[in-house]
Amino acid sequence: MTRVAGGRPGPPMMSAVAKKAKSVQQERVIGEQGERTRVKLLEAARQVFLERGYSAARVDDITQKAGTSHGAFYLYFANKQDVLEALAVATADHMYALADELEGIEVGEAGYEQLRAWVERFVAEYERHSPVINAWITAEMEDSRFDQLGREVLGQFAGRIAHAIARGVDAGLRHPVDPGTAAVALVSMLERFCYFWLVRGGPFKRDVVVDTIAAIWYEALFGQRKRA
Amino acid sequence: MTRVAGGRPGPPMMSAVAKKAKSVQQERVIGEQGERTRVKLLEAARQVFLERGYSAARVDDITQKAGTSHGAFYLYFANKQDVLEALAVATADHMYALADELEGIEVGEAGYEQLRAWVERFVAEYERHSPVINAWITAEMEDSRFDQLGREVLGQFAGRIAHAIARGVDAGLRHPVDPGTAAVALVSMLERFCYFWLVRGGPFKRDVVVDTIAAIWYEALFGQRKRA
Amino acid sequence: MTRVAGGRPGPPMMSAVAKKAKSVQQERVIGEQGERTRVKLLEAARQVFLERGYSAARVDDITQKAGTSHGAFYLYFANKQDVLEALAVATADHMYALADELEGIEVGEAGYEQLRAWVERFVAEYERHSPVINAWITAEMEDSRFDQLGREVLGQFAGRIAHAIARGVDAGLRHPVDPGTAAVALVSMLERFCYFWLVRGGPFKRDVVVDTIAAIWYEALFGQRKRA
Amino acid sequence: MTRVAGGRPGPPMMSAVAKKAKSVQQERVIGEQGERTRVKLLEAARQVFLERGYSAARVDDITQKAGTSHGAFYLYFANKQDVLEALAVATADHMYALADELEGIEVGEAGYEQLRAWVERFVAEYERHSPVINAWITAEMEDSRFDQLGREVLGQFAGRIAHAIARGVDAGLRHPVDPGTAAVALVSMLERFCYFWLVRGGPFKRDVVVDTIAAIWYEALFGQRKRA
DNA sequence: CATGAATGAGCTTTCATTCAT
DNA sequence: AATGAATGAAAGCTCATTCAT
Repeated sequence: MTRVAGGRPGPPMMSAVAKKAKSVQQERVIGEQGERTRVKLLEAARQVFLERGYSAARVDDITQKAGTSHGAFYLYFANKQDVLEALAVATADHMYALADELEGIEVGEAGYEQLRAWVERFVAEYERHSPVINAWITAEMEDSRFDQLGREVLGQFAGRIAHAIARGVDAGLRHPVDPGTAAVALVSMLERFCYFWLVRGGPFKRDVVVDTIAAIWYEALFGQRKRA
Repeated sequence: MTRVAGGRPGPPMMSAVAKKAKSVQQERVIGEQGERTRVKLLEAARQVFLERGYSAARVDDITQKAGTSHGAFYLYFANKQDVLEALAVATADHMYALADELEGIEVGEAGYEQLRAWVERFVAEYERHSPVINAWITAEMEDSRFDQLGREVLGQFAGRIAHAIARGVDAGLRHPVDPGTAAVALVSMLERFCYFWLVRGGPFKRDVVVDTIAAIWYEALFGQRKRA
Repeated sequence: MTRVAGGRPGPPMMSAVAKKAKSVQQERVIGEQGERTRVKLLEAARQVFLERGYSAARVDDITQKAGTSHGAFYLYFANKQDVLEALAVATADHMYALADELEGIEVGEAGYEQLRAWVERFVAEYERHSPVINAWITAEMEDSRFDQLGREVLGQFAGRIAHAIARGVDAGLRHPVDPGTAAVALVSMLERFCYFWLVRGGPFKRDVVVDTIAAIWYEALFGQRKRA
Repeated sequence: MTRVAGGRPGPPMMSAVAKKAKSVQQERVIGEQGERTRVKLLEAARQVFLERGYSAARVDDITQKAGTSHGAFYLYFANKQDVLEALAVATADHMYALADELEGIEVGEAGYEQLRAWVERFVAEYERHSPVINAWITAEMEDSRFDQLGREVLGQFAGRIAHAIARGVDAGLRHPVDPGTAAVALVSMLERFCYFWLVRGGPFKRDVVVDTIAAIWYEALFGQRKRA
């Protein structure tokens, strides 16, 4: 299962919006030192979004944490949204890769183990990217470009899962499950649980979490259910 | 199933925080006209939170929508957080009531129908309260008092569900499921799905949603599974 | 000769642009006290534009001179351009009135005296409005809405004058004069001379100025000249 | 009529102000490549002043148009005023030369043709130098050194013209004209007309313009008029 | 009770200028 | 000579909150 089949659907790396935002300060060429500063700022932004949330984050918090001057920020980003977009696009790419790995999970004990491993991977990724994901979700409400990106990612996940569900056994089922709907529900569960757990700090044990979620997913994917 | 068993756990109706916020402006006695204005402001706030999100909402947006003067706002609320708290507390009460109704759901086709009906109720409540819920979630990140309230509500839900799961059949199970964890996972799913669907506007049909979610819940509550 | 025939050509009092700029802070209703503050700000702006020039003028200079807070400015104007526009529109109206008075000047000694009186009036108006006129001219370069307004005013003047020239004797002329071109040239002269004199502070005596300019205008309007 | 009689009046080629500005960066010796870069920057500045006006022009615009690095600018100029001064001084020299050519224009048809030719030359020069002239006029308001230079140039022009007027016929005059005042008025007309026409883009035909202005000048210089 | 004017802190963004390489 | 990264001082603008009427 390579990343060939999936990957980011729409446009390439840098969105049109960010490009336009940049056009005020004309297109700068970034050298080596510049790149280092840019990365420092990105990391700082990630941190600050985690600590204060997206809307409460001030550009000053970011530059301070990055140890640069205030002005430096605007050398590399048009504004707060722009940093977030850079982070979000990178995160989205990880998510697409993750979604691709869902393909090919099968019924049976081996399938369960695959699923379990996948959930584990998701949790790990979520943990790394949670500041971005949450900033992103917050921003979705205020900025339509993030909304779009969010829909793309969700769609990508849901598509893969729905596919898996549809392939599931469909004889002697007990209750009706719609693949598309169930797919979004499962992703919702995963995302939100990780949020309550890893961001908000719920009292859960990693193993138990992974097993429980994998089990619920497994049932939804391959469990006995009524014909819709 | 009355509200006796459950209900708001900790402190009584009006939280300490709100009291304090109020005490800045010395305890005003609100007459009949005043009460009407207060309600107009609350409704307006709910609307504005829906349209612009909590952080982007300005006091001015609220008073404008309410048709009052800017100053009037501060006659009834200490600040934006204070309005949200008033709304959130009301919403929380509905949620507690909802959680109570979960008690007593049983295995079998009748149980499935009960569950289905409950999910339907949840969806309806979410629809009514989504502006508040989302504002609340946003605010949790920036204000610990909402964090606390959120934990209480989530705990209340999860407790009920965990209880139901624990009573479920526990012979011949296939995969391990931890009641406490599963409970939070299921609530997460419900909340988040409703968000993507009702707030963000996903393309789902109400019947299908309710059936699908009820089915997943049913499996998680009563499905065949291994001892944890 | 009343103002009926002339007056502002295009749209009424407040331009579409200013309206749009205002729409952020939603349409406020201004009471009596507000109106007073607004006027204080307008007067202060006029002063500051005179002292520092339009581009160098900061909003803070204006509020300081007006004795208000920084924020008050934005209660009444969207930005610096907006104040200038308010001033410019008022000035433009005076200019239209002035242009109207040009109509009906005739050949002969009486006509010369009319012309002389008119120039005197123009000088007086220029003196009163010079801060605005100069800010306006500066702004034309950076903002097309002022460019438009400027063209309207210039056109209005030039039209009246060209009309007068065209009616002038056209027999036995010495040199070719195109009415439209000459009109703009004469207005240019008047405007610019007043600038060098009243704004820059040239060493001229009022009587002499008025006589000299009136004489040049008179020659251009009614002087002997060749058929074009 | 050589440039001997006229030429720049006061101090020699490089003004005291520019010297001082330069002395911040210790007197650098500029080689051949350096000279080329300096010229590129000057040309670029001229362009940018034309396109955006003086106050809105940023150093970055200039270096970008010149194709140099941002830092290079400060190798050759102390700041924006400094570039403008370099351009303005060069322009002023052209203007002095132009003023010199006014000397010796006589009454009669031949004189008119001389005048016409001179106006044509003025227009051509204005066209070439308009970016500088306008930047200069803008800067006069904010920087007294340009004010001084401006007075010098205007004085030079006006002096020549006043001289010519004074020599004009002074018998049987119709209206009073003061030579000094008229001179400034005529220059004002010329400058401002060219501005409205060539910078702002008025709808005039070159031939007509030259004829009309020459005619008005001619009348003012040699026309019938009353003793002052 | 209600109003709307006034305030000023807080953030954002821009750009001239300096400096290390 | 040239480069482009970094800096920080201005401005600009917004909005929660207070106050006089």
